[in-house]
Amino acid sequence: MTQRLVRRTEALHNRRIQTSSQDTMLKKTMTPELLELVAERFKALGEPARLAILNSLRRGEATVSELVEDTGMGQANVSKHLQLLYTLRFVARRKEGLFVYYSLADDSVFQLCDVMCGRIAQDSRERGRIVAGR
Amino acid sequence: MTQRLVRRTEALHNRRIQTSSQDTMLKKTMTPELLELVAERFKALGEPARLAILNSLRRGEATVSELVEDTGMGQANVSKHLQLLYTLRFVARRKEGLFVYYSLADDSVFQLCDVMCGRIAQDSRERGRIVAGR
DNA sequence: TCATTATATCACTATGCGGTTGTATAACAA
DNA sequence: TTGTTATACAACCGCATAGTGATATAATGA
Repeated sequence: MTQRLVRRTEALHNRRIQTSSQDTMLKKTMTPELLELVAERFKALGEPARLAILNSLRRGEATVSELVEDTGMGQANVSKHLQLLYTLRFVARRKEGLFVYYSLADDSVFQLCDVMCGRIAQDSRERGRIVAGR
Repeated sequence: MTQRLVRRTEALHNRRIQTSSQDTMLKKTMTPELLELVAERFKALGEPARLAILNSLRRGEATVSELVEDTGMGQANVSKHLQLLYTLRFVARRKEGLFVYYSLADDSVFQLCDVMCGRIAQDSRERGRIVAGR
């Protein structure tokens, strides 16, 4: 087990770059409970249907019906997804008469998607390089 | 449908804060295909077992056996998770004799976890406030 | 050659969950 | 009151996948 730390130190002295961010991370403790909470939230975003709803909400707040129309999904389905997104505070809601207006709770979702999109772009670039042979 | 944009404009003139980040986001197009790619990656992180592996790799590169020991999971299970993480380029690997050394491909995972942890902290703060009655 | 060790893969089970249908609830209108 | 509409919820089905045990592959040493 200490073997790993030895290898890591060696790596630091070699060419492989270890970012300073990773070093700060090294200090943080990730308990199994926290991992569970984090995973729960990633899982919520790991579903195209829910990303589609969040994406639709970028245009502003919307009723369930509007989201049903936007996404082409069934009403019960959209409603269920919204419950989960609301429970995890990805969206906020207000009721007005018969309608319930949903909106994005904050923009952290897009910080997350930005990072992911960056990864995807980077991947395709690297794979393109491989295909190109250099 | 234009109703939503009207409501959004009204919201901008009211108290609800719309971040500038969200406005820039408004321009980006999220095709269903891209949503699928993003969701696939979020889904990969939406599993405590895989987060545990990534978390373990923060201490430096490790062999499969070491990760099995670290996480307490079965060998076949760890190996399978590593395949997925490697396919999506969350981890890198190099082979040396009988051993395969896995390491973090980059630190974007922790950017992502940071945002999520921030959300969790914020949530518990807000819920605490509610419990505290103010 | 054969044995051993580390990793990957296959086959299987069980569980979780996305989607759908039908229904309940709530708010409003007549 | 009754009817209508928007949303939430319950029950169900089917599929994806996490985990496990057995086996295959590959590298090393005797």
